[in-house]
Amino acid sequence: MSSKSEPIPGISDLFPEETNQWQYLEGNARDMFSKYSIGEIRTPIFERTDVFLRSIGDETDIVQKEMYTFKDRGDRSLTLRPEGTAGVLRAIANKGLSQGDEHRVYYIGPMFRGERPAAGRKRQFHQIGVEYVGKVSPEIDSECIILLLDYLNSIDITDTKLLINTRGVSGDRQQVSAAMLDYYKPHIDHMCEDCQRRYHTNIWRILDCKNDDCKTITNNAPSMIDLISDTSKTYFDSVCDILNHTGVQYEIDPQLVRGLDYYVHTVFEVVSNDIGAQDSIAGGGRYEIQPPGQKHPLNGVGFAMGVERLLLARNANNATTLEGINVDIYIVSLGQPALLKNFDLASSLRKQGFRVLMDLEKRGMKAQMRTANKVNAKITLIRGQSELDKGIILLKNMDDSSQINVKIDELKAAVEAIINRL
RNA sequence: GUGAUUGUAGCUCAGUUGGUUAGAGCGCCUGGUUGUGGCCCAGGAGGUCGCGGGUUCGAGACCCGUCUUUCACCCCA
Repeated sequence: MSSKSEPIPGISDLFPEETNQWQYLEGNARDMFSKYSIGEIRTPIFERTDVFLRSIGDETDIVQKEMYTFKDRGDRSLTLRPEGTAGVLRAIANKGLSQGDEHRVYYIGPMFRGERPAAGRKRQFHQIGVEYVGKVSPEIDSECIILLLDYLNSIDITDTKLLINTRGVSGDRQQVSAAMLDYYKPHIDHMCEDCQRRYHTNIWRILDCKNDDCKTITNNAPSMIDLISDTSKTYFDSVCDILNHTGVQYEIDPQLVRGLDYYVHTVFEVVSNDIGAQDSIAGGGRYEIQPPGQKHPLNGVGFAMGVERLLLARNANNATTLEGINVDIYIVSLGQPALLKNFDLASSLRKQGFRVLMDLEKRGMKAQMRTANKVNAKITLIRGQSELDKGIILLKNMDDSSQINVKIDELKAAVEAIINRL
């Protein structure tokens, strides 16, 4: 409820009903990635601030207004990671990657951005991401996209659209920017405040402005594909060819530029209509990042998916519901001697692989039975003094209410007979 | 950061033009005769009405502030 025990805004606690679903998404991701021979990397939650400044770009919104930055006791500026790629690349550069070699890794974990929370947007949110680092080719970009779709498919997220575009190589930047500045110059006074600012700070971002007037102007802007160099164009064409060949449905969105400066060549995004205003559930592209202290930039391609948004999309798609934590056997104890014996019984049943819950409160029979029913136990085992005396145990099938006496050494077979039938 | 919106029992919510001991449903606990669940019945526990000020004889209701929720903008996953 509303009080001091609430977490600060935009972050939330997850209880078993939810972690259950998270584990399903994460487990599927691990399985899928292993099929592509991609292993997990775990990098720190926080890094020196310049790790992010350098790679994400200091004109980006993330760097300008969304990072959680603080000083440590050594007066170093540190930042809670706002995304995964910069840290992963820093780690790979630090470990060393010999020329012509490639690292393929995935990561799963929390990211932090100081934004106002809304549907599908948290201040601590979680991403599952993949990076192919070290080599450059349209084939690699394509496999990366195929992997992403393969995964989404495996978790029943199918009602989505893949958008792709290219930003050309970094060498194209100058001429593209020049052409755009040229084009917008006569219009800029009629555009929104944000675009007027972007005109000077980051002209590319004008392309995905949502303002209607700006959109109209942008619609007639020279297309990225016409501005980039021939080699960039050929590269992008190859990506499209491979996607066509493999039957991947996509849409080229000339306005898709994405908000991080490190992207080059292919950029892509998977969007969904039914998760609120934040429609992007995954995004990524090819990048060129030079971590602090490195002489040369590293090339890679990758994507990140927002776990919270995947969940929204899954629920909107009426994906298969998941089983919660179930109880196979509930043990009812009547009297202290029986309770003591039942501790042993519970542990031996657990060793046999059953999910066992027992009453530890010495309550009345009725109360214990009510709990057995509430937790949806398949079987209830009842043992009190008279069962102890006779060396038996009562086994009740909660499904049909039938009840039998069994000897301890026949218990396993009797329990299995019921559980296997259900 | 801007705009709107929310805050009453564990949960979902009522609470009339400000007026006595703040309610319901669900959930929880205990019973409904010896040691047996679900349905039903009875009883019970549980609330500084987000927090702080103010107006008033009197405030859960009105005013101000603050925090929080949700949503949109911005931007991104």
